[in-house]
Amino acid sequence: MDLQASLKTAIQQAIQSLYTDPSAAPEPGEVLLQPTKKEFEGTYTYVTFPLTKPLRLSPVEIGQRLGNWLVANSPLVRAFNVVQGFLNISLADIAYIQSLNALIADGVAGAQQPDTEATQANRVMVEFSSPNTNKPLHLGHLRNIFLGDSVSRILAANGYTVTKACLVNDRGIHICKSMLAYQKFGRQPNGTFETPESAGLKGDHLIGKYYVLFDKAYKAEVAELVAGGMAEDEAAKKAPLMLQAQEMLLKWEQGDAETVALWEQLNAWVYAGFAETYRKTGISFDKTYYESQTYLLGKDVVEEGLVKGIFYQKEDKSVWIDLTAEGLDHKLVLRGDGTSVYITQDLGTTDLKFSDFHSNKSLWVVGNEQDYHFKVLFAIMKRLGRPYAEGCYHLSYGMVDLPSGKMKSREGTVVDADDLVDEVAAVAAQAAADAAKGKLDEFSEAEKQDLFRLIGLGALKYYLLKVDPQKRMLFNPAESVDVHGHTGPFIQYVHARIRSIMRKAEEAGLSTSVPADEATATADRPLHETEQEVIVLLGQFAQSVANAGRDYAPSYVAQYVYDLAKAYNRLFADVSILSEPDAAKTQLRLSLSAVVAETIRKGMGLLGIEVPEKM
RNA sequence: GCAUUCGUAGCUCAACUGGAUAGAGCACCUCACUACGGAUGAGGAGGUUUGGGGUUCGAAUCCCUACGAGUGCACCA
Repeated sequence: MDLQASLKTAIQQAIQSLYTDPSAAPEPGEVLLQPTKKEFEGTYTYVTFPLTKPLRLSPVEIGQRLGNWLVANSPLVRAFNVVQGFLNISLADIAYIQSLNALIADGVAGAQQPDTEATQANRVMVEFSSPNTNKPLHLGHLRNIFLGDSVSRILAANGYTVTKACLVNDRGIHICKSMLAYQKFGRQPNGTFETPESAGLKGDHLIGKYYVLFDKAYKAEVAELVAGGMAEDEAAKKAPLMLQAQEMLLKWEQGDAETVALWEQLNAWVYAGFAETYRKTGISFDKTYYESQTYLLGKDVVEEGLVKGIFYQKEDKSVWIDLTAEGLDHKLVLRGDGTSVYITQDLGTTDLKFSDFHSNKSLWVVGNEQDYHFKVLFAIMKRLGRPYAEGCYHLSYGMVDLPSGKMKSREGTVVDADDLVDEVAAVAAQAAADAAKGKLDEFSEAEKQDLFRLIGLGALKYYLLKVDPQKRMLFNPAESVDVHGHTGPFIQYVHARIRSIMRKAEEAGLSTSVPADEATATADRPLHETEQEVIVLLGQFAQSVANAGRDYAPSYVAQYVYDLAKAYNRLFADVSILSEPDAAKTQLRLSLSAVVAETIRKGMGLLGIEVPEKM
């Protein structure tokens, strides 16, 4: 049992001793502890105010009695003080040592090991990325992807079997636009059509180029029509390029061989481009759904809803659902001509996803502009009596803004994902040139490039993940690649620093993972304050991971790992490890350091960030 | 207009979900063991938590309200 849990049990027993009817006392799980504020003496604080009513005692009186009971009865508690309703508890060194030893015995810093049987029963699908195949990935996608990837890892660490899924938006009018532009403008002077090879572009960038070309040419057409006296909205509908794109969509839906062949060719290039971006950023998926294969689904769900009387039909045959009871509106679920709308597809794909993997939970990592859509989707699923409806969750996140304002693809202000990843690696290389001194001398050029990418990605991922997903965030290019302060590279650096000491210790024949001798916890050999602090933090890792899983919040883990790294750096400045004369202290600090390094590695791993041995 | 999310130091973000004198980083100013890895550590300055009410032992957090910002309110996806 970890330190906090043991202490809570002790406090609960103390509380029980104050009750005449012990069964009326709170459960150990209800005992809330908080870290003692710096300006007070103590490690943990228990707030006594809530007990004043049932016990009919003053907060101070309760604190005094609890404190006395704990000092008398719990070997964990060395001393206490009471300030108003706050009982500040000072732990005995033996408590820290036992806590550390428990972590060492666990193999590593206590993120719970998934129990296989439960894991099988806890299946969750996390859908993220969900790109369109008409343009390359950009900064907004990166926030989405890193979030989805990290949440997947965090859920896995909490005992879930996770399926990472991607739903590719590979069809529709916008895809036809880039296809049309390619057909019209893609022919080179030598008569052949442009390819990624001939253009020297990644496939997704090549297609993105044609999507932009379409938009330009289309706008020119609209302007011309308007100049000829047509109203703007009419011109937007009647521009030849738009009509041709619609015609192309119709052909695609009819399975026209030539159109389908073009579509397949262009999409194949885009997928190759995406694959490259995913590879560079360390992202993978277990399952990919293609909208071209799912967009017709959902009509039978609409039929089912009609039969059950959950949906209703208007005179024009369109199908609706009345969600006013849920505080939502009337929502169209099928057009009058029998064709699907966005939500029709999602009704179908949601069923499909659950039947494919028998998940009991499903997450959609999708931007907050679709909050309403998902409220409606989940409400419908509930009305339809889907048993999994309760397990549906929209992990909503805010937009990423630039210092210059919003990203607008039409205005060319989007930050391209590939460019960004290359750039952060370049900046990391520069930082290494400034700071790494001779540490990387024995690295080959390829190893260096890998390291710089690892650090650059560490900076970028950490920068995007440390912020609460719900909030829109500002992307400051200079800060995103910073290696100082509250950043990924700072944490990576602490890891490299510890590993360096570990190597030296091993060369000197010292072990780095033996439990500390409990006998060393004596009054004449007190633990240093920062040692206590680091041990307390280590004990909170598992809870932090659990909370992050509960709230789907990688930012908790990001904050935790930073706090740990920072506390360790303080320890490092305060005490000596290898040059400490007391061998028992050296041993304790080595073991402590090893657990810290491992916890940092694990924690960063949950963010999808690797940590280096040297940097 | 209706719905919804957000508003915390000059800037970017925290605050264990209602607890003490609201914490970090960046930027600015000091300082540090001849550096077990200085991509470091310590300190200073910086706040009426957008304004105003309310709930209670106690509010950045919950409720109401005003203001400001984002997003959604298509038979687009």
